Amino acid sequence: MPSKRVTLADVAQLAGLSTTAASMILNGRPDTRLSQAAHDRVNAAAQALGYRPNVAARGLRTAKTLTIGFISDLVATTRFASGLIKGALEAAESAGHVVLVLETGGDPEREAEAIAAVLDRQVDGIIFATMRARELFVPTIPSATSVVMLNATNARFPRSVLPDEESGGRTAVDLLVAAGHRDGIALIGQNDDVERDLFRSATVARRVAGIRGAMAHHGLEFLAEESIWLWEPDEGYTATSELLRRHPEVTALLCMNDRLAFGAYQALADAGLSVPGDVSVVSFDNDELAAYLRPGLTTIGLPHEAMGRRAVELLLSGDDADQTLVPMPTVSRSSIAAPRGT
Amino acid sequence: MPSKRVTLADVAQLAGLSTTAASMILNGRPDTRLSQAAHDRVNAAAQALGYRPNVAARGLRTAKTLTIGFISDLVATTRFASGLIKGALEAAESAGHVVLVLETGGDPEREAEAIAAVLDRQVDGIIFATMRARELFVPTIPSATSVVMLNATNARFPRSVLPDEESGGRTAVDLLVAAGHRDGIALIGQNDDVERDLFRSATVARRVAGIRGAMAHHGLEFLAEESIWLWEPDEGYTATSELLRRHPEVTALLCMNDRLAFGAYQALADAGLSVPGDVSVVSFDNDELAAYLRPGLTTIGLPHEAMGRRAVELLLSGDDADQTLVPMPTVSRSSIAAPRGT
DNA sequence: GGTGCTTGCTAAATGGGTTTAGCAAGACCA
DNA sequence: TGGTCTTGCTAAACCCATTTAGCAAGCACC
Repeated sequence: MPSKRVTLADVAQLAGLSTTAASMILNGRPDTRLSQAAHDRVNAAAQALGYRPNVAARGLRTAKTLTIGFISDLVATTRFASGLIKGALEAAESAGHVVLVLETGGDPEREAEAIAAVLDRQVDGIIFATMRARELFVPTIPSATSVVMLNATNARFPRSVLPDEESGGRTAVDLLVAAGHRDGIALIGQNDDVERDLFRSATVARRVAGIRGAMAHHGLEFLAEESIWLWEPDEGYTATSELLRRHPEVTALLCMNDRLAFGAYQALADAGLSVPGDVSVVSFDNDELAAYLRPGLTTIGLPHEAMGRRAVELLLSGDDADQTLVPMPTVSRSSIAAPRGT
Repeated sequence: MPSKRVTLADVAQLAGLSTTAASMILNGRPDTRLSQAAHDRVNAAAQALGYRPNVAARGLRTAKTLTIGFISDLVATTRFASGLIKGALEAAESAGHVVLVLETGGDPEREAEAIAAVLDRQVDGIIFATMRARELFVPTIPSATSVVMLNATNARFPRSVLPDEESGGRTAVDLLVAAGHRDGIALIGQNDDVERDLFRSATVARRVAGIRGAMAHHGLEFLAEESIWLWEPDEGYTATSELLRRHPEVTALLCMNDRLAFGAYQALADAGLSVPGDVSVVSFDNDELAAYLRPGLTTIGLPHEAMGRRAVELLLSGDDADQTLVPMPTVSRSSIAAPRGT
């Protein structure tokens, strides 16, 4: 086992040339006047020794480390983040980069420390990912360092990648309307009269805007709107049960996320109603859950991986497109049908 | 904005000392004979300038980068990995380290490339995580680099962290037996007569061993064993429906994972049976799913985060405990009760 | 024979730190 | 007075690459 790493000096020595020559040849510098023979000898030597440059050493000189810092508030807690990371990892890999992943839990102190930690390691750029768009406290970052906000925004860093919630919202409504639903649609999870929340923030606001825009465009109004603070199955169950009591004529449920829809499924089953025969359901996120439900839940997916990929591409490309909106895919399963009696 | 980073030379200059002195003082070298005054001046200068050492530069000399490579076959595809990563991130953070996360998709070529990539960056150690224990192809790694296998094993690297599946398996059986179940227990997902699989591998084999050991210990036999190749809800649904037809006297279901249990719930509901009134259910993994089900599913959890943490601790501690088994937590919800008529 | 231009290559500086070897001044000792 | 220690500090080498500046040889040309 070769316990010592092969260095450029080793390559140069084997090729009978200086490290300068070896460096220039291996980096393919164009204007050099080194002979073809020199090129051949160096390449052969590098090949023979299995030479790989020490990135840290190179970075010291070039200030390029082929490394990206990915700082997020939550990694595993939500299913959201891992998709972002996966996408980022893929894009980074195809660009020959590598990703330093840090988690801060949203704590400003840990955030500051995380930024310092990646800066200490000379990363080429930083991606800040959050679960909810918010003004992230970001300590002074050398202006040379490029930054992309992922599923987040920040006044100082205009480059950001977000899901195209508005058209996602429109699509959900369009799906129901196309199936023939008009006056029997209920919204589960949102009621503008009641809610003014910061927590759900920018992206959810856009989702709602898309939904309302599409309803208005079709000249429709919701049969009912159930405000729900916490978008979890239990809450979806309760709200839907309540809704069914008050509005048995409902024909379709537009749920703000899949977990609410899961609760709605249970409430519908308890009420002896079938999906989609009696009631159609559509929701958002494309949680793992959505595929497990019977019948499969049609949902407007959050394009996590695509967003992660896009963020890295943006970071490395260096062009400064302000906001990138990534389209939300429609995942069609079997939870939408024409309303009864049509 | 200070566009240039503060270097050790800056600190030394401000303190009126050499970089040597500054370095020694900031690193708290014990045997040095520098005066108290010198210590004070350097510390004050470092503080005033907000000095942080360049890790890459330091690593060049010391071969320590405070960075760990985390190479896994799958990051986002399974819910498994993100817990491992989160745990690893936490433990790394408290040890002042940072984690380079790479994904290989299980492709040997990408694996080799990933290893090279982290080695190029002089990581202090590497954690290999896989979803299924297997012999991982690992190209020559400098013997100095320490390696820990996470949820995996490898002949060349004895240090590994695994869930304690065997006692987890025992616990699941004990839970049912303690509730009073004896002859009405069915196993969903596994049948030794039928299965000899490599894919599910070592850890699942241990889970099964624990289950069978506990059954034998209590002098019991399964009412039935449903072999299932793919542990997904649909398959669980089918197998359970089938089981109910053949063995209506079943009192408890021991499912190999939560997704199977989810399918079983649906089959039980379709058959008009209630959980846990008519049939008790227990399973493994503590999927996010398990909390959403009604009633909540009692399950033996996979201790992802603890495993990730343990792997990092092992890596950094340097002691060579062979295999670390991390206990699987019992997550008690409401799916187990005494059998009917007791 | 001197000047200038290529061609082919290398010495040395650089990046930011750590570490080894050793210097200078004062104290102690005989 | 000279030798040895101790104290307090620094010069310089080193880690591994990149990059700048420039050398030496060969050739052309007047």
